[in-house]
Amino acid sequence: MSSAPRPLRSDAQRNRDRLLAAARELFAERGVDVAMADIARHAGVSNGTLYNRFPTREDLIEAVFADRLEARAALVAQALADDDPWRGFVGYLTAICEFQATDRGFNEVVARDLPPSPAAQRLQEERQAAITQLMDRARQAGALRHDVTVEDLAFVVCGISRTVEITAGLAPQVWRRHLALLLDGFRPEAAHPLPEPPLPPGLLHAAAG
Amino acid sequence: MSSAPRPLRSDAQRNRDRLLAAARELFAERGVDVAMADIARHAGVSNGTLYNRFPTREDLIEAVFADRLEARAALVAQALADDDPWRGFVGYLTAICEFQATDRGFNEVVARDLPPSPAAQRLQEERQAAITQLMDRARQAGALRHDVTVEDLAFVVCGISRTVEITAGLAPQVWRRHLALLLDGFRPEAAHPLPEPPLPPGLLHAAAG
DNA sequence: CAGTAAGTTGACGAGATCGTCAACTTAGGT
DNA sequence: ACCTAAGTTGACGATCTCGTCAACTTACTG
Repeated sequence: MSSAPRPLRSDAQRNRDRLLAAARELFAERGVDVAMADIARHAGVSNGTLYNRFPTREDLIEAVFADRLEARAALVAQALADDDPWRGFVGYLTAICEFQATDRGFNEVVARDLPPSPAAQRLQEERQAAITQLMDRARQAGALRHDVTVEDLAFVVCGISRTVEITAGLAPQVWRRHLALLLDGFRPEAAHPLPEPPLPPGLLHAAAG
Repeated sequence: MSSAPRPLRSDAQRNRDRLLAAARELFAERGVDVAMADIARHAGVSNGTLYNRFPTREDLIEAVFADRLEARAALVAQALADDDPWRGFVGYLTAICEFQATDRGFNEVVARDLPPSPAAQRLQEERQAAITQLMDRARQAGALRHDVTVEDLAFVVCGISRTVEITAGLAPQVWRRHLALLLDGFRPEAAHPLPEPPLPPGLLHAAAG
């Protein structure tokens, strides 16, 4: 049933690694729209080899950010390990935003919110479940307002995304202020009725927490 | 001192109007990166005429959105006319966000935050002064937390900008929920110390409220 | 009604980026 | 040692968009 993924020849593997490293670097620095030729050149490899390993730009993007997306799962676990529910919640969101703030490509990827690969799909759902748990815990501790859902975390990701984009070169840390303001809006003391229902589950993908 | 702006020939004026109308429409629909040729075609005019009237894309963008930017000034006045300071404040921000939500091009323009034209510069400063007044009033009424500044409104514009961008096709009204959450963070009941100083004045242009 | 400056046209060249391909090279097994 | 399939190369054609220009047309003035 499963395809037999015969291992790459040693030089091919080396080139693949170089391409990934080059892409990671250029994506982080200049965003995911850099010219493919630049990536190949930066990897010390020809144009054709790049297309040979990664037929489309999306293949390359997916390969580059796979580990980053996995890392997010680890972050939730770490947040759940925190004694203080609110601190855990805030810590998780801060960590995610730090990813966005330090990697332009990653910021663009979560902002674009493309449908996830079937592989990432499951990981995604697991993470969402864990986040729900994280939020429930904070809610029960009286630290989180009752009318927000996991889907509302997309607003955090979206909002910080743009702020980082604009202020990255001028005031690289102000996004923390934006985040703090937004988080104060998640507290029960501030809760006023919300005008719209939350986003239906599954409408957003990468951006959803 | 002032250059003598001799009036355009009648047909030239007509073509100019058509170009502006076409650009307004296509910008709103597809964003400010539409092909110049598309705009010309949509206006029923040749490529050369377009470049004749508007040598650069920026010239065209500026001409198209000049009135929109003026309209924002009117909005502040309207907000100040409201008896309830908080309602006025919220109404103003909501109105601005509605601009962004209904016009993709406008949303992109405020998000790009290019340095304003010298003409818009003064208008900008006047508006900022009026907004400061609007915020002071709300603060004195005990409706707005004390540690936020005009510059913090950029977070509203930025945040909603991205949310609108992503959700426009799926849930065109959810940005109101995002805005409501963010605004609850502006209330004094929720106020917790902010981690970063506000943006220095003048760093951001269009996005700053 | 005619002359002229203002305006319009659409084809064109420059420049960028993409993805492909036929020829060439090399790793790794026998 | 040698053969073959896997891998690499870099030039190339296709596509797209921009901004220009020389030739043509037209509105307005006297």
